[in-house]
Amino acid sequence: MEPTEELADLLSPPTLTPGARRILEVASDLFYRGGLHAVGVDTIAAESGVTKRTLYDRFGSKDGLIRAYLQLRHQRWWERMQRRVNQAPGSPILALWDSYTLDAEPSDRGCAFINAAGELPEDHPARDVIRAHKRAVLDLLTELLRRSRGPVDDAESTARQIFLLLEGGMSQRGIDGDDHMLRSGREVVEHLLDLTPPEAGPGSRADS
Amino acid sequence: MEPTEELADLLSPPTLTPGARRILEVASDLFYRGGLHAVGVDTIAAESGVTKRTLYDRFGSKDGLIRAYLQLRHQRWWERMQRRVNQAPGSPILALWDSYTLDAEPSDRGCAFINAAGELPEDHPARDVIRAHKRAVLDLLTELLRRSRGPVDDAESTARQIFLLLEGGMSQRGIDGDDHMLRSGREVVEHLLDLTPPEAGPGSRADS
DNA sequence: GACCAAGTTCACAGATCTGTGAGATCGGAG
DNA sequence: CTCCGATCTCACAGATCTGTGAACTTGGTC
Repeated sequence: MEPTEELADLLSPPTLTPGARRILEVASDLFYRGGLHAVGVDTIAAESGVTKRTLYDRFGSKDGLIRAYLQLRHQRWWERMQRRVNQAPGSPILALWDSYTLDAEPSDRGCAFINAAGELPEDHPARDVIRAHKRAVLDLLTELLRRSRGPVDDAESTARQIFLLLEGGMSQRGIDGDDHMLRSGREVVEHLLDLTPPEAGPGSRADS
Repeated sequence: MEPTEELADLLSPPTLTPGARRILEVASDLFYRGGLHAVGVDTIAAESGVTKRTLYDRFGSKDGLIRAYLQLRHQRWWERMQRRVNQAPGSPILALWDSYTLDAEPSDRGCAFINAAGELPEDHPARDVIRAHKRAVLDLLTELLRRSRGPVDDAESTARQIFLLLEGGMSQRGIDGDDHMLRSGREVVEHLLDLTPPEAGPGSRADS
């Protein structure tokens, strides 16, 4: 369930001083709403009642802060999503899906990771956080599918399909500012999960 | 086939002076590769062998240039894609899909419109270009589906599904820097087009 | 009381950003 | 010849950007 190795990477920096926490909190909000390049460190420092000096003492650079921002963002969302998936009365896949719509901010700018990827150069230190995040989601989807059906199946292929629908929906949410495409995607997934039933269906899907 | 009203919007500014053309050409390259905020007007002007004065005389502001950049980007891609779709020996849907992989730059930063949406505020003058572009793609998909099967069908729903897969694949390409997720999506679409055949059983599909 | 990490103060460096003002140049069209 | 659109020159305004240097304060801990 836990992405074993990668999560160490994705955790926010070890111990976070009170000031650093405030900075990160504010940065997280401003970066998400305004974009990475559009928000300056002066604004972040001022808004979090902290001097720029402290910001640089804690995070080293703006790029370091950006990295921490995405780590925090992942951590927060991942925990909430896990809770939903584990407590889901119905399909855990749909619970995961719904986490995207239920845990969204009112100021909806779509997926923070997609947006960040669009702004950051290829060699930016936060790129691996972005990739690890997406990877974790895809892996979890695969795992959930494997668990909910026969062990030998096209779980990976189906996981990729659902993943793509999800990413498409999120990217479109960032463009439209609303959910309607994401909702469309949910219907597809419902349909998909019906068409490929647990294993109760007609005979065992040993398949070719 | 043509998005009637919107295309007037999406066309690049009426007559483009030689200087303006060079500016737009350079800006298109730099914006796509470097991002919108990360590239300054000084760089664009210098790189296109033109003074900043000319840039502002032609495009009014950086935001105006950004808008023109996306318009050009749409125009270019749209024409190439249309050609592929019309000349496709097999499924026009797959031809559309392949346009995303075949007409990609070597420096692959994913979808210019998704990236732009992630960087621009809600009220930016280029936002409607982004939305119109995505809208045009979705509409074309719907139209192609309607044409290739019985007139009364779930063409809209299927179009949305393919659209989401496409957007997911493109957004992922911007993150991974490669095509493999987009290719995965293509397989899904192939499968999808088989499962929902023209209106007869197996056979009447010319197929790719 | 000494030590230490966290944070403050504040000035400053040096670059880069978007955008403008006013006048000169140059080629083509009437 | 004259007018005009396109472009160039070039200085400059004013803001904003990331990042740093050096010394001071404060609260807790051994």
